[in-house]
Amino acid sequence: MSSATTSTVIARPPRVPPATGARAVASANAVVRWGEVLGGPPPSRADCEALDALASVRNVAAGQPVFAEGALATTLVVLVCGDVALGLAGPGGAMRTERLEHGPAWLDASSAWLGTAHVLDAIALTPVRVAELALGALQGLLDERPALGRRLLVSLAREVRRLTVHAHELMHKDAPTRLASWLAERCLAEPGAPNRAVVQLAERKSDIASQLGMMPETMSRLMRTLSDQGVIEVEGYTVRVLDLQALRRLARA
Amino acid sequence: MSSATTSTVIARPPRVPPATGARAVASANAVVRWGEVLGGPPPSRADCEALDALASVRNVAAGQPVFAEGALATTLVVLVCGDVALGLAGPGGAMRTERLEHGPAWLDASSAWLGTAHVLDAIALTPVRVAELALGALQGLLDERPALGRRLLVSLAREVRRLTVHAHELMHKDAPTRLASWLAERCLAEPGAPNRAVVQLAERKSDIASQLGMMPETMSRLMRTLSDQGVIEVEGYTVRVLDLQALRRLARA
DNA sequence: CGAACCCTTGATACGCTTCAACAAGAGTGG
DNA sequence: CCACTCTTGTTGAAGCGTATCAAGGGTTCG
Repeated sequence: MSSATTSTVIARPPRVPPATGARAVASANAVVRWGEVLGGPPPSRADCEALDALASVRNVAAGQPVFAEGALATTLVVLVCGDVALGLAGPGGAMRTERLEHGPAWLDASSAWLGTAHVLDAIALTPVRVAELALGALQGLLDERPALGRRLLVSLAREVRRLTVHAHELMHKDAPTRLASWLAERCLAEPGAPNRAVVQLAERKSDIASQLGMMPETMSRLMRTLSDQGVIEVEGYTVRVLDLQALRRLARA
Repeated sequence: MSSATTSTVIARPPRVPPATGARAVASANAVVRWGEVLGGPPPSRADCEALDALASVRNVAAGQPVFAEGALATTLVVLVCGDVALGLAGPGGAMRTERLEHGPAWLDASSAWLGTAHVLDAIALTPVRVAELALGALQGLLDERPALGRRLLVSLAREVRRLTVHAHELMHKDAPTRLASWLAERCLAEPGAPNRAVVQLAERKSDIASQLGMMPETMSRLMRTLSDQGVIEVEGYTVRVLDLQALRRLARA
């Protein structure tokens, strides 16, 4: 219903928070890191080579679509490197981000199995490298290598759990709770101080708000409230958690 | 965090709308109908027998939990017959239904693959028969029968798509739109009248509201609004759609 | 410098929940 | 059979939470 445009530029790509440094190195690396895509224990070298043989790799410029909602999915899509926003593009070219993937990760591992169209639009935020696995060839590979099929099952199971929790939070948690939960989820524990932590925001705050199902204004106010309460301290894209216990308590309710 | 109670009765099971008739027959049938669980084309007879050999079947009385949030999942859980509510049980024994399965269907096909706990509580609404597939044995079976693994992949892919759409609607659609979308989704087309349809509610309205992420009062008001507009006509658990086109329009926005 | 982008803050509107009361139907026991 | 209870659905009034609209400041980039 919205896949009319072919491959036009979606205006200039949005500004992105400063990279964490390690990512520039990753971008230079051309091979697909299947271990990180599949998750769990590192796959065997033979499996990786078999997948590499199947994968058809292409580059997408920043601001360009990787795939569009409504387009028939014939391949499993992997993001090799770069950042991609998944969501539904409105008529004005505006994108409401529902998920943001970066580094090696699945972009759509499910639509192809159903033989249906993609449910979301995917737009590159940075220059991006994408690998695609044709469904037919992949099925043949899975017959030879059952271990790979199991890895794929686990990947989808992870996705199901993520989405189940997400849907639950959207239904039954209010905006402050969702934000606290989101922050608590990506706290990096500090060795010396068990009640403190740091969260580096790798995306624009408005994108985070979009993923949490709230307006950027609302999120800004909630961040202000949290820092007024002394729970966090915000400085640009760095959030210092001053009272991790309190944050977890807010995330629970 | 909430799996303290062992297997206590959750008070009396809630009242359920009148069955559609065909279901009583289904309950008498003891075998697992794998075709309906897996979806798509009917699986081979050999596959079905292999699954039956693996399945450990048990009965659960109405009102009793099938599994609990927080309990380690070691098996894939299939609902053979009966109705089960999936959601999160509050401290007061009250259940906020997030999904309601009936007839042959998966209850949880993902948690076991992750080796983690169930994310939701499952409580039988009617007398229920459940089949469980131990993960270890199933993996052995999948090595022998790759076709089964593919069927499982497709099942999980279907679940991913369902949840993706659901999360999208919760984020970006308001309550009237979600209700219209829900109704339009389960319209049975009437042969003679292309713009009319009938929806038989198989669940309590409050359960439908819960699945749509709104309060029962809100849903009641919205149903009233729709019938005031002449879009639908409500009589108990029967909803007659008088203007299918209008309903679809309301569901889109 | 101006332009574009992003975040923030304030004022206001509105959707939905909450609380409370009531009607209708189903099951129960005298 | 009727009185009684329990459950569900409906309706009303009030309040909270979040979206919306509008404006301003900080930063980056051409």
